[in-house]
Amino acid sequence: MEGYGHGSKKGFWTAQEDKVLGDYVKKHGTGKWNRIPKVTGLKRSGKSCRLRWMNYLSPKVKRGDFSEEEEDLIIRLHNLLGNRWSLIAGRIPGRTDNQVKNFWNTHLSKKLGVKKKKKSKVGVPPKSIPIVEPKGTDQYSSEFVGEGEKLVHETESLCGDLIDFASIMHEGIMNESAFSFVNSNVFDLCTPYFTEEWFLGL
DNA sequence: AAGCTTTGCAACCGCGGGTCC
DNA sequence: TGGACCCGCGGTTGCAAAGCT
Repeated sequence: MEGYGHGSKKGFWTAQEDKVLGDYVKKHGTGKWNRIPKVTGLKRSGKSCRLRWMNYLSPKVKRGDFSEEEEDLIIRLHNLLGNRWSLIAGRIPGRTDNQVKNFWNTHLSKKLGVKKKKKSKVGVPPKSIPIVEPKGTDQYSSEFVGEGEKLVHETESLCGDLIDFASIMHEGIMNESAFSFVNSNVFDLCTPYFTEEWFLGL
């Protein structure tokens, strides 16, 4: 199995090491992390280099405290997905799975009184998922039939700020536009009906 | 002021899955 | 087809800083 290897330095990264890694990625891009120690002479495993870049050095990474909106989103997503930090982080721009995991373990789990449990994968699945089928062939039709029709119309009538809900239901997958909900109540309403498969785009 | 405890977070570890040869 | 390599995930650890006595 892959490990950090013998002879690799461990512990906190120095500014010099960060610079070497940053220069390498600027020049060669990401990927092939195991080549980095060989090419640059860094006394770090490829795995450690990857982690350092992904969680800290990448310009995409947002530093600083989590906003209330981010916190709220994490709680909802965790309720739905469980400890699938990378999936949760993927829905929060600029945040890494490690950041989300740490934030949950140090702040939210205490705040919500959640006890740690082993191998939590998915939150409580919905008891039944309504069948929602588009009425016509138009991709962005807002007409639906089946058990889910009521849900769609109730949701639409209740929330004037629902964006692109029809296309989500039509495609049957959770995509970026699903988080265009301005009013978080919409998310509350919809969450029980989004399955794991939807999130994974299956 | 000093020592102890708690907290927060960066980094490590073990594992599984995907790809390539 | 299976072994080596690479990547990414989730759980855990270790350490510095902050808080408390």
